[in-house]
Parts: sequence; structure tokens; C-alpha cells
Amino acid sequence: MKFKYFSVLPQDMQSKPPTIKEIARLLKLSISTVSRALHDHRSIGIATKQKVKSLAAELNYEPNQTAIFLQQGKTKTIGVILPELAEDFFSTAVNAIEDIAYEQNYTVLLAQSHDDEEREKQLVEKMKNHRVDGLLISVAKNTSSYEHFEQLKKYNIPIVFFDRIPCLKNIHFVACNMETGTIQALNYLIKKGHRAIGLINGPINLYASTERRDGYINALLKNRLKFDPSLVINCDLTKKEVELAMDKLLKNRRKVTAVVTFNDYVALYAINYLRHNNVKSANEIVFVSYSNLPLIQYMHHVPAASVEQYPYKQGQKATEILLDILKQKDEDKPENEAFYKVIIESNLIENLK
Amino acid sequence: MKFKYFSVLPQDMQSKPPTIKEIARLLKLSISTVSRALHDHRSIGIATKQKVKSLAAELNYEPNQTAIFLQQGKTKTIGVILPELAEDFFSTAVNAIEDIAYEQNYTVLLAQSHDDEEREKQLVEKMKNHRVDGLLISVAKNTSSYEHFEQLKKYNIPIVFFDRIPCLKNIHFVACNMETGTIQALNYLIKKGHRAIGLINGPINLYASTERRDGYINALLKNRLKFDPSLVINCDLTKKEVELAMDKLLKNRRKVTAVVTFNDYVALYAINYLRHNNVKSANEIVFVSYSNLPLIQYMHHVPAASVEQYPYKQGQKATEILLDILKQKDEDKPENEAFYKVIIESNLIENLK
DNA sequence: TTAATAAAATCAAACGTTTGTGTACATTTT
DNA sequence: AAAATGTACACAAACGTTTGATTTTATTAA
Repeated sequence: MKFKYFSVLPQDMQSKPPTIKEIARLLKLSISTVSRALHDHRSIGIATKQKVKSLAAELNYEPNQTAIFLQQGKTKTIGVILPELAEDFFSTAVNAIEDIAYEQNYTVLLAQSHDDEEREKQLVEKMKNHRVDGLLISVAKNTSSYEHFEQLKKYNIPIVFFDRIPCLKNIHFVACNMETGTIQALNYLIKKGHRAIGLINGPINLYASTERRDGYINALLKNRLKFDPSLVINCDLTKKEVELAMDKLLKNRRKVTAVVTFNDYVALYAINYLRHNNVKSANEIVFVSYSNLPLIQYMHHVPAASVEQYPYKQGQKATEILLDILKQKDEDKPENEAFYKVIIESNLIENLK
Repeated sequence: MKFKYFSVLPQDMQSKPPTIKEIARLLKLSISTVSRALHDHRSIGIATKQKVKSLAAELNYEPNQTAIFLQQGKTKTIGVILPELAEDFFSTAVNAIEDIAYEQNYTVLLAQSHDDEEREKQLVEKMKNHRVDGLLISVAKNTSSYEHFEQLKKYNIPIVFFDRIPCLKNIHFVACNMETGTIQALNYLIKKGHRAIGLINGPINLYASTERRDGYINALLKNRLKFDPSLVINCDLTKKEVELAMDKLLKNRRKVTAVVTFNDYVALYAINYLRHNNVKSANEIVFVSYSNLPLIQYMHHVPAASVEQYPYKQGQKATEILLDILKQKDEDKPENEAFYKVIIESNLIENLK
């Protein structure tokens, strides 16, 4: 059982990674000297620096991050919690987050809430335990209470929300203004002659839903059309509810000729529903959606236009803000009580036929 | 500048998170007693345990993981490096990895190589510095040298490869046997009467490409058809090269009536290429691909069948193996020189029309 | 030569835990 | 009554760093 400890170690296997302690011992120097030598501290002689560095290289020394984390009280890690990686919007945002974070030597601790509030809470807890320096969150669509976020403030862990942001006053966030995009979408449809335009919207508690609704209403009013509430249907974005919503729209007393959908997935579900139920008007209904799935161009019935939400830009901006906050904390700047509130304008993009 | 340090702290803001040290001080106990009390150690009196626990709860104490990491020499974190999160195969695999890891109280450090060997190397380095307990990797498609993986062995960080595995002897891996699926695919096509079947394959250095090729050849031979090398084309899976490959197949002296593509994306690119170039035979060519993109059902020209590669199962299995290895290490089991080599059989799944 | 200065290196504490060992005191055994 | 056992706690080292304060050594100025 214990025999292996008596075996002569074959070169490097099994041997613990080298530490500055080890280097110090070998070179008959103090630990602090080694540490400072490796950091090019001015109070260390050039000759010593050389010796230390070359031995470090030879031993393949790598500083133990966990020790540094403890010592410095930070982990150089940012946590990211988002609903669903499989959604293109989020995986693109993650690309940006990773890019920026790595640039500044941060690591990314990623986790998915799968749109489950309970899991989201657990993840926040986990991130806190892991002592991430900061957190980037896009909240689950049915998250209704925000205490778990408040907790982090007590731990002095800054949060930057992006895209799916909670309705709270004092938070940092980056989001896309969906209202402008929605107005563009409606103007586009109205100009094409559509009058009965449906809106398959998301959950009522999402700010994104409110924005779409507001844009929808405002555009109608600006165009001197009256707003018919029965043409706006909220759903939880699942396939089933989308189909129900589409069905409701079809049964509306007015003949709906265009539908604006919360995102490309909703559009897909709706279009698919029409096809599979052989709805006669299937090809007559024009869709406009949000999000711009890259795969959309390969679909059989392509939405006429999509509102681009700039996921990369959002992820990028959110990360930059978070890192900026962290930097300010490092520099011990007086607690800045201002909140970053970045809003990116959405834009309608017509899809090539 | 320094004024704020004199201010009376408003309840909890700014104050450092509580530690067991703090609890010990308040309760006039030793640090070790507090630690043991929180761990329900048998040598601590029940009354003391009560006092400690209730104060801990009151102060909202949470153990500082970074300290524990250092003390225990492990981080309860597994690193995951994969090519591209946006690919559905990988995001599904990540779902499994997260699920299993969280179940066993591990955290996941995720990073994408974007199929860039250089970046992959940097990430491996980063993971090593972060002292992840183990690594899950699906290698970049153009990775040709494997020294960066060898390095980790010296650090005693186990690696489990999944799906995209390198051609190395002594490694743990989970992969899908693409040969069986490929044979099924060819049998399917041959039974339908196809004789000139093209194969748009991946990069030559990927094992997955070899498997597909082998399955392709074997199925032909078993069916007493002769193998025509000009019908097999390797490419790097980019849209451009796929189109080139498709073009080559069209120009082949034999009239290709079916094409097997490396994955659904390749199929999409190929099909799209046919459509956009108004190739007359576009609708006559039957496609069979791998991977089963969930969105495939919404495409205008759906591959007739797909070889399922079970990304969730692969991710799950790989994580289980890694955690198992870690557990064995914990229990100080004699270094087991056996390597896990799990192979999951792929299966052809016909797509509903 | 001696004091003052600069340069180079060391000491020791700290970060927050865990854990092996030591030590009181009370309780039981002989 | 002395010895053995058990209970409940404290002490201190360790994990690998960083860093303020201090000491040693070499260099320069007076």
C-alpha cells in the first residue's frame, strides 16, 4: 500500500509541482527573494534574478494560482450565468465575454440556469463560494425575486446584467433597446400594406417583452392605426405555447397577414406549425422576428426581416464594464455610486430571399 | 481619500466576509474548534456546535473556497476545452458535463479553442495554472502536436478526451464509433438503389474522418461494390471548402446520386450551394449526414437521414470517468495504469419528411 | 576612519482553512 | 487512591504566495 512512496521517482512523475520554496532551498535564498526576483523587483540584484529565473524555467515552475488567489483576495475569475448555451444568442455573447476576459487575463466560470430560477440561485451561491471577482448574468426568464443578487452586494461582488435584465433600479446593465427595432419592424410591415399585425411576445415579466409591446403600440399610433390588444399574445417561448399563440392569432376575427415574433425560435415554431397543419394562408403570412439565428438562411420559410440584437457587442460591453469596475476596486477608488447603464440600439435587418 | 475607513460601517457593506477566525474570536474559542464544529466533528461538544453554527448562520458565514483549495491541493474544478460552443453538438455535451459535475459538487471552467491549435495550447496552460483537478478536451480540428497534453501528466492533472480524440495510445477517451453509423448509412443508401455515393469528409488527421472513410469503404465492399477514391473528398469543414468539394463531386465522371457529409453543417453548406447555383440535379441528390442538428427539421432540404453521435451521452460518460479518476486519486489508490476507452456506437436515424 | 547612503537580501506576518498532536478535566475502571 | 479511559477543547503547522519592515553588506561622502 505504502510501498510506492519508497520507490525512486522516475524523473518527474508523481513529484509535486515545484514551488518558490523549493527554488529558494536549492539556491540557498530566502523565499521572498525568489518571489521578488521572479517579479523583477528592483531591490534584487541582476545576478540573482538570472539565477532564479533560469532555475525556475528549468524546473518548469508555474506559480500556484490558488495560493495567489488566497493571498490577494481575488481569483481573477468572472462568473457567467446565462439561460441556455445552445441558444445562438448566448453562445455568441459568451464568445465575446471569453475574448475580452482572456485579453485581460481573467478566466471565465460558466454556468447555465436553463431558465430555472432555483438553479439560478444555486449557481449564484456557487459562484459566491468560488469567490469569483465579479458576475455577468442574463437572468432566467421566470426569475421573479432578486434577493440572491442582493446577497452578492454584501460580499462586494459586482454584477453586470446583460440582455435579460431584472427590473431593478441600482444595477449595472447592458441591454439592447428593443423598442427602436420593434418600431422599425412595424414601420416596415405597415409600409408593405399590412394592417392586422400579430405579436407573439415573451413572458410578461421580462423587460424585453415590455419593450416589444411598447414599440409595437407606439409604431401603430404613429401610423394612425389603432391598437388591438387581442393581436398581442404573451407566451413562455416554448414550442407548445407558441403554437397555441399562433392558433389564437389565426382564429382572430381580423385576418392577420403579418406576425412579429419574440425571436427566431418563436418564428420557427410558428412557421412550422402553419406548415404542419396545412394552414392555407401559411405562405401569405409575413414574419418578422428578433435575434438573427445564423441558420435562418437555411430554413424553408424565412422571416422577411429580423431585429438584430448584437449579442457579441452586448457580451463585450458587459465584460468591459465588469472589468472596469474590478479595476476601480483594485485601485481603491472611492466607491463610485454611479451605475453603468448601456443601451445598444437594435436594428431591423431584411433577410435576403 | 482615506476618510472612508473611519466611517462607521453601515451594517455590512464594505466589511470583509466573516471567517472562522472571526467566529472563534467572538465565541472565545480556538479556530480549530470552530472548524471542527462546523464539520460536525465528534470531538466537539454538542453545546459548542450549536453556538458555533448559529453564530455562523447569523453572520452569513461561507467558507472561503480559495483557502480550502490551497489547503487541500485541489480546486474541485474541472476544465473543459472544446472547439466551438455555438455548435450544437458541443453545447449539448456541455449540458451533460455541467449536470454531472454539479451533481458531484464540481465547478466547470469552460473555454473554446475555436479550432485554433495555438489558442488550445494557451488554454491548456491557463487551466494548468488555475490548478483544475482534471481536464475534459475535444481537440481542435487542426491540432497536430500533443506535447501540451503531455505536460499536464507531469502536473498529475488527468485528461479525458471526448469526441475529437488525438491519435495517442495511452489516453482516456470517450468517442463515438462512427464506422458503424457510416456502414448503416451506406447500407441505407445502397438499399435505395444508389451506386455512386459521394463522401464529403473532414480533415485527414481527425480520427473521425478515418472512421467515416473506413465505414464507407467497408460497406461498399460488403455490398460487392467497388470503391472509387475520387468520390471521397476531404475538406476542413469550412463553407468554402465544402462548396469546393461539392463542386468536385458534381464534376465527377460518374453521376453522384447520394452524398454522405461529415456533419449536418456540411450538409447544409452543400445543399445550399446546390440551390444557389441552380444545379439541376439538386433535388435528386440524397444527403445523409451526421450529428442531428435539432434545427435540421426546419431546413428546406432535409437530409434523408443522420447518424446520431449522442453528444449528451458522450459528455456524461467523459465527465463520469474524469470524476472517477479524481476519486481514485483522492483515495490514494495505487496508480492505475489502465486507460478508460469508451466507445459509443453511433446509429442512423431517418429524418421524418 | 567613520558616518551616511544605497543596494541586496532576509524576516515574518498574512490570506482562511484543515488536521495531527497535545492537554486539561471529568469520568470510569481496578 | 491511583491508573486508565474518554471528552472537549487548544496549539501549531501546513498549503504557496506576497509584501511591509528590517537587517546585512557594499558603496560613497565627509
